[in-house]
Amino acid sequence: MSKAKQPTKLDYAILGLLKDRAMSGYEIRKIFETSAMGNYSSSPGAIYPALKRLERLYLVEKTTKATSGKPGFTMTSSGRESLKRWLVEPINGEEITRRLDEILLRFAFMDSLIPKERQIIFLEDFAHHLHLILKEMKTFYRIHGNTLPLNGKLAFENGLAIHEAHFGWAKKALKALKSAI
Amino acid sequence: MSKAKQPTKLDYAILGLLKDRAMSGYEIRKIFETSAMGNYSSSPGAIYPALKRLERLYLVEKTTKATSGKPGFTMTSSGRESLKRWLVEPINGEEITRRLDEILLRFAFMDSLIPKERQIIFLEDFAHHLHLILKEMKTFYRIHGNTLPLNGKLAFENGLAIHEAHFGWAKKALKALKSAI
DNA sequence: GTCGACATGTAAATTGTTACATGATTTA
DNA sequence: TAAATCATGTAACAATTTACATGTCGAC
Repeated sequence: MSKAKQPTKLDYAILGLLKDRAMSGYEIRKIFETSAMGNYSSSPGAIYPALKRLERLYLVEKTTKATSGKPGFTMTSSGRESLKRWLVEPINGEEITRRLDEILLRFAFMDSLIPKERQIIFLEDFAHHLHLILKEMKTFYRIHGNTLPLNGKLAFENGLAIHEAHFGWAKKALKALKSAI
Repeated sequence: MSKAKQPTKLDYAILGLLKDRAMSGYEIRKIFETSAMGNYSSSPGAIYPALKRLERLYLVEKTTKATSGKPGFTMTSSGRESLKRWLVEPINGEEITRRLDEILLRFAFMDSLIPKERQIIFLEDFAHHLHLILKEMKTFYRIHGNTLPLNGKLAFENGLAIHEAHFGWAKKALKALKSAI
């Protein structure tokens, strides 16, 4: 009886990278190292064990020199399904306050995998949650803003500005998506 | 020969909470749970061991009912020094792309501990790094923007918008700090 | 022929997650 | 008095960091 474990966030991030083409462990590491791509680790001690996990779950396969040009990892069809399920998982408020970057990564990976209509629902949901959070934050700010020490107040204003920026982006992205259908 | 370990980020976040008043482990947990405060864990399995670490490093002390009203943890003077050193650690570009929230947390904790002049240097440094990153991103966008798939392009635009928002905030915060000297 | 980048991996120690256990105190 | 919240902790497990080991390949 093997326990059917869930892939980790890092596992999904790797899976997302493999959605279009095969990649070697080293190539994956370099991408995590150079591009922002969330805050996932690029250390060999994280990537190589993660690839082993994904192999054990039959979500990726190692391709040898024989099968294709260079050896590397490919996503299996069950890997693709698993990734798609992760991509469309409903957004909750907690995820927005704590793991905003994960939401953006999910959106970035959606393009060829999730129908545009579904992507629009995702973004609308994102915008909706942001709207609620912004309302709460503004109420808090109106009531307690002036009792905070200067740095606390400024840090809070930063939070407000960032959430506003996300909200503005979401509206713009929705327009772009809708006109691309 | 005991190894002189460094406190973890979570340790510093806890230390920062204790800068003004004593708090119990439970109280600390609730703050991490409810306020955004970076993305630090509020689980008992993280907080209580962290407090033990901080005690072992002589950075916090447990106060009993006898010494003060309620039992809880206080920062020692060596804890205060350690916190201050962390607060003013130089910012590097890597920290901005990967741990922006930590920079904001450091700024929020600075108020009563770090002289305003030093805080201004910190923010100017922050703005400077953001400026460089924004320049790079815009160059990349000009050259490669149209070759990206739609979602990739939009996700990149999100990154641009967020960094712009931070930059704008930093300039505003600088003004507020300067006029508060 | 050496230096740096490519490429993959492992081991130990540390940290954090999940789930449980325990008991006090408050509130409906 | 039952339920919820306060309050502290531990144990098993999972994951990551840090540091090391090893070997290839191209450039200079």
